[in-house]
Formats: sequence, C-alpha cells, structure tokens
Amino acid sequence: MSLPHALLTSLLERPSSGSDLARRFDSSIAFFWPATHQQIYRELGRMEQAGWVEAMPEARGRRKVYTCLPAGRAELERWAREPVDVPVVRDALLVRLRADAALGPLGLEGHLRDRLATHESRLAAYEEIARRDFGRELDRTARVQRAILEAGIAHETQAVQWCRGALAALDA
Amino acid sequence: MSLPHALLTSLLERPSSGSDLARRFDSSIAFFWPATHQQIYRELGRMEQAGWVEAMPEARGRRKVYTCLPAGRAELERWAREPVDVPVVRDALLVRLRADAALGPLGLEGHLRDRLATHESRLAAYEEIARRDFGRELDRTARVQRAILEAGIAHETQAVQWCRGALAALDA
DNA sequence: GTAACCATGTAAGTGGTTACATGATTGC
DNA sequence: GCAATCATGTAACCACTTACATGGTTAC
Repeated sequence: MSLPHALLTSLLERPSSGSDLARRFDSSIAFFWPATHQQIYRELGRMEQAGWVEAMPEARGRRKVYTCLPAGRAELERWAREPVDVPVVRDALLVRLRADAALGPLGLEGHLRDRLATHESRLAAYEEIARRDFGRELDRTARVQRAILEAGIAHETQAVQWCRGALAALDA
Repeated sequence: MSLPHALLTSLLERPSSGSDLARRFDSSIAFFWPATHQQIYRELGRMEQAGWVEAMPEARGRRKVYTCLPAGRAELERWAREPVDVPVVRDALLVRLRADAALGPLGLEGHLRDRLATHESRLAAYEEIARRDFGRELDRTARVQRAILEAGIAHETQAVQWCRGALAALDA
C-alpha cells in the first residue's frame, strides 16, 4: 500500500489539491505508481482522517489544498524503513507467446510491433527529461531523482531490445 | 484477465490437476503471471462451467485432472488476437527513493542491496535454464519459448545493473 | 491407527478500475 | 446566460491476497 506514501512525498514537494496531484502523478510518478483521481481523492480523505495531512479549502473556489503534517512526515520515514517487495510482473503478451508456442503461429507480430513503438516513445520521452533536468553537476537530491528516472530508462531500453529480438524469433 | 488463458495453455501442454498447475506455475509461468492455488482452483471451476476444460476425477484419488477441450483451444486463439495492454509497473522502492530525495537520506541502501541479491539470483536461475534447455539448434517452438525466457533474463539483467547504479548514487 | 501431509476448496478483506454524479467555474 | 470544462466525489465490480477448513492419502 504505497499510494498514500507516494502522495505524502508529492505533498512534501509542494502542497496541492487532488486534481493537482492527479495531474502530477500522470506526468511523473505514473511510471512507477500510477493512480486515478478516484483513488487519489479516496486516499486523501483517509490521510486526513489519520492526521497525516491537512485540507485547506481555497477562499472562493471549490478546490481543497492539502499539506503534509509532521505526523505524515513521520509516517513516511517509518514506512521507508519497512521491507519492500520486489514488484510483481504480469505480462499478458508473454502469456500469448506461450500460447503461440503451444498452438503454433498466432500472428503476434502486430502486438510486438505495437509494444515496441510504445517503449520507443516512452524511452525518447524519458531521455528528453534526463537531458533537460540532469545535464549538469548534480547534488545528492538530484542524483537520487536521476536514479529514479534511470530506472525508467533502463526498463524501456531493455524492453525495446527484447521486442526486437522477439520479433526476430517469430520471423525466422 | 489472462489467468484462464495461461491455464488453458498449460493444460494444452499437458493435462493436469489443480495442484500440478500450482506447482508448474510456481516454477515457470510465475515470472510473468504468478497465481496462487486458490486463484487456480476458482478459475478451473469457471472454465469448466464455460465448457473450456473437462475434469476427470482420478480413480482412487481425490485429484481431478483437467483437459483442455476444443472450445478452450478456440477461446485461446480468439483471445490471443485481442489487444494487449503494456503491463503496469508499481514499484514501492522507487516511491521510497522519491521520499528519500524529498526528505533527505533515509538509509535505503539495505533495501537496494536486498533487491540486487534477488535479481542476481533470479538471473542466475534463468541463465541456467537457458543453458540447459536452449543450448542447441532450435525449431520455431523452442525459439518462441526462448524468447519468453529472454524477457526474464533481460529484465533481471537490467534490474541488476540499475541497482548497482542506484547504490552508487546514494553512496557518493 | 495415528500423525503428517496433500489436494481441494471457502470466506473475508483490499487495492485498483470503471461508470456515473454533482455542483462550481470559465469561455464565449 | 449557456455550454463546456473542472474539481470533487460515490458506487459497483473484480482480481488478487490471506487466513482458514476439510477430508483423503501416505509414512511409520
């Protein structure tokens, strides 16, 4: 259950409303912890109950801006030390490949080309961010942030290469 | 919802009982579609209802051996042509790294070393399988099977390298 | 024959997804 | 002023997880 802690981190970086968070998740955190606005609002409600965050309704506006409280910060530090599971991977394309091996050619080349295109475009986007945000001397904070981005870059690079190899295996 | 189709594929390869499937999932399919025995029994029940598989109670035994029926095979072929989503990644370690960047050093080196060890050991296991099962001329079926294994090898290789880089980023 | 284990299940809980609702704000 | 959009939700559903149950089989 990392969503509340991802939200706490995001709120530490900058106090935000639910919709702000939904947008920021979409553009940055989504690649390692995607969340919809429904999840985010539900979780913000729980976190307010727990006393981890505080909601400030904007004067003249329907928005509520949330701030991380000291209890939220303490919870984040406590949680960071908990054991971490290796993330589970569930890839329906590999299931399809196994079905192809069992049944004979199923015409999966199109699926593989689609996926290759997705990974190539994500990789290009991440590399652009790396150039823009980390093309200089880095302090510790920036080095850790870059390590997070490098996880995405490494993942997409590997995926691109694998797709090409798998296409060759189907083709030959 | 790929579990039923992973099970159909497994049953095509060899008719099996629920506990057989649970064991085989653990040793091979688990790395791209893990499932517990509870999930497997429930799904086998649904698949029998749907007429995709047939259950044969063993004479003198509590085991039920399931076989894939033609309708199951047809369903598998139909499903293989459906669009495939790129799998979602949710990695709580990256959330922790982002918290570290926001809060200051949280001592995540231990978590990273644990994960590195996990990936190294999985990688060694996959490479052993690759040597044992694919160290020869390969027909198409074997090439596809090797492509599936290569997905695991590529993933673990990338993860090992990333962990080392991330440890360096925290250390320096 | 009894203890340990094996195969098959049931039940409750949780996080995430999808579909829909509502009222406030902005653009024209 | 009216339509489109925005911010904040509610509700139902579903796959997966975890904990427990039951009755048959095997080892000794």
